[in-house]
Amino acid sequence: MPPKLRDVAERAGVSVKTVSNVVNGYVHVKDATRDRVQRAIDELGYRPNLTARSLRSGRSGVLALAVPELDVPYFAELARLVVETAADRGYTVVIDQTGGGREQEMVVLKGIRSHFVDGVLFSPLALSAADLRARTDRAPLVLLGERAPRGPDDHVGIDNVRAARDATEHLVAIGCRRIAAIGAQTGGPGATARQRLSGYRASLTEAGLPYDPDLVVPARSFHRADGFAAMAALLALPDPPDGVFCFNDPLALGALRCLATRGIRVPQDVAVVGFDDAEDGRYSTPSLSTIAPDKPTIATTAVDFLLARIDGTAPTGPRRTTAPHTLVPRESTDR
Amino acid sequence: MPPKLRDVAERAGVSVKTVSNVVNGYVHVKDATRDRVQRAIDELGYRPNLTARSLRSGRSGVLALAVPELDVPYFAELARLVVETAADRGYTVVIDQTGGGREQEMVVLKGIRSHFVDGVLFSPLALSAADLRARTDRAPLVLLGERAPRGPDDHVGIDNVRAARDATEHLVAIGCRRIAAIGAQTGGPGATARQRLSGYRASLTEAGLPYDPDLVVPARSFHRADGFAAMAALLALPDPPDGVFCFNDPLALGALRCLATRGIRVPQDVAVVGFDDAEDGRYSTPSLSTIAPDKPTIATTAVDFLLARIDGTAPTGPRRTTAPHTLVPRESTDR
DNA sequence: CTGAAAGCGCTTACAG
DNA sequence: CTGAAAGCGCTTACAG
Repeated sequence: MPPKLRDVAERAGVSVKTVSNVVNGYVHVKDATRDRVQRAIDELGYRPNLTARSLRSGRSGVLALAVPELDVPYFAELARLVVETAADRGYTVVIDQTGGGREQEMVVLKGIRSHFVDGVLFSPLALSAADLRARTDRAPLVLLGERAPRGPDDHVGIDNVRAARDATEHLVAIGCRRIAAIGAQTGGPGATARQRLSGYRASLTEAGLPYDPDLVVPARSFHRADGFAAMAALLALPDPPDGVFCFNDPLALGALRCLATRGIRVPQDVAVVGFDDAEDGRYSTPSLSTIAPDKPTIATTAVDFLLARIDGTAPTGPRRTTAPHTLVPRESTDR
Repeated sequence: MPPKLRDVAERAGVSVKTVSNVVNGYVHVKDATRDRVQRAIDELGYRPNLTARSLRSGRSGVLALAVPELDVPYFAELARLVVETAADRGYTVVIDQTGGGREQEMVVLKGIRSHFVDGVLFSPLALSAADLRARTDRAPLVLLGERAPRGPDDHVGIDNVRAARDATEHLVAIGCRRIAAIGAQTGGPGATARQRLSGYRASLTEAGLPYDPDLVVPARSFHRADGFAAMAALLALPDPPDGVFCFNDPLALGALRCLATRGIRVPQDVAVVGFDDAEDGRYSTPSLSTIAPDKPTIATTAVDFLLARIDGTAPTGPRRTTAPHTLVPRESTDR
């Protein structure tokens, strides 16, 4: 049996309350008492039982982070940053992989684990605004990624429409005239993809370029294999594109690979822009131009929003932050 | 206040014990009683308080996975597989990032959170065998990755020496005669790097090739940037290599990028092999030959070892498994 | 098959 | 500044 508060109290000759005060850094303890208690703690190797503390105090010191997939670079980086930020604030993070499906995401929303965590950071892919509004679980929640219009929850994201315009405008600026988009998701929610698509269209309009539905290729998921397949479909067109905007970096890296296998030169024949600024794209050949969301800001803001909800120091209404993004031009559009 | 067992019991007109029996799927409950209880649960929206359950039962249903970094592809994939496997078995996973430093790893070893998790899956980078043996925390532990010779703990890994030989032999087989190694870590523990280095040397000896210390480049960490820098150093040699074995895929992708920027052809001028079979290497240009550890087997075995320890169904002594690996030849050695 | 009661290890008013 | 006691919401022998 590991030692408990009571054992420490007996050894130090004080009450459990005093030990508890020492353990929790309560200030009004005489130095002599504190020393005596601390010595007993050290001698016994006492460590507080976090479960009991949590049951009694109603706080676990654990946050949940729910993301679609850990091995999509963007989510892996986000997870790292969230875990680091939370650790700075004295919190542990439980990671939940939803797979991006609605069913799994509803499980998160219903708070199956909410008795156990103090709050939830959630990056949903398939949920609708109605799903979010219908939530009954009362654990504090902060949404990442998609913009939930008029949703009831705190939210941290970027301006996807603006970012997609920036990416497309960049292709226009270097002389592309037939610009394709890879990653559209029309059926279902997929707010992110929809916003990026609408930014793409806005940019075409602005540039006086026609919108050609043939150049918009949907993707089931956002992996390299999907980007490869989409690029292959575009190349099979009678009039293939001279520029491609991919809705994330893995799609773009898959597209690059497809172009390489066909012997098509990037950026001379086809220019490519991705989205997310994954480390991969900095070392690919050619290196990948991309939209870089400010991930540290996203992670820090989200964690701090959540902790403020948990502490009750947050304002009543939902808080929303749009983190900045930047276009990072690299070789894949260098012409 | 969320409803508790007692509220459900009152509503259903039974004792809390009976509700508990229903909630926990205990079989000897009359169907009529079960239905009545279930209805009360549904009406109240009752969900068990996991913290209380855990305090009472001594089980939390939570496993910890401690890895150096989530955004190293190998660990991200491993994390995904571990989380999936654990979920299958009814467990949640807390992820701990150690950064790979000894201090942080000692924190894991000391079990700061062990009151809170049922067991720990740990992939250490900096710990020595002595550190491991000195551990006093009694939470079940399964080690991943390094081989801890005669350690007291369960362990799941691959044969790093053999795998490194396979990689190097492959380079020999395609005609390389000056083969470099990137990723050596001489000072400190770094068992993995040491094993891969020793496999590399064994293979050279076997092939009758001289060992040239100039061709062995250390790497502080195992990221693309390190691979890039190491390759640059190799190219500055008076007699640069014609083949490179990198101790992981990010190192190899960094090396590829360096070669591309110098206009050196891969595999014609320099052939490159990596290690881990990250998805990145399947879509790089050229695609990356690599050693593919059987990651699903590693994750499944590790989780099952741990659960057996937790259940007490494991044998007394340490269990060790060496998961298979395969060499995957791709364009970077296709000549 | 079901009930009454103790207790997991803490924290927190309440006293003093 | 410190102590005695209640209670967080469960599970689990112990009875019946």
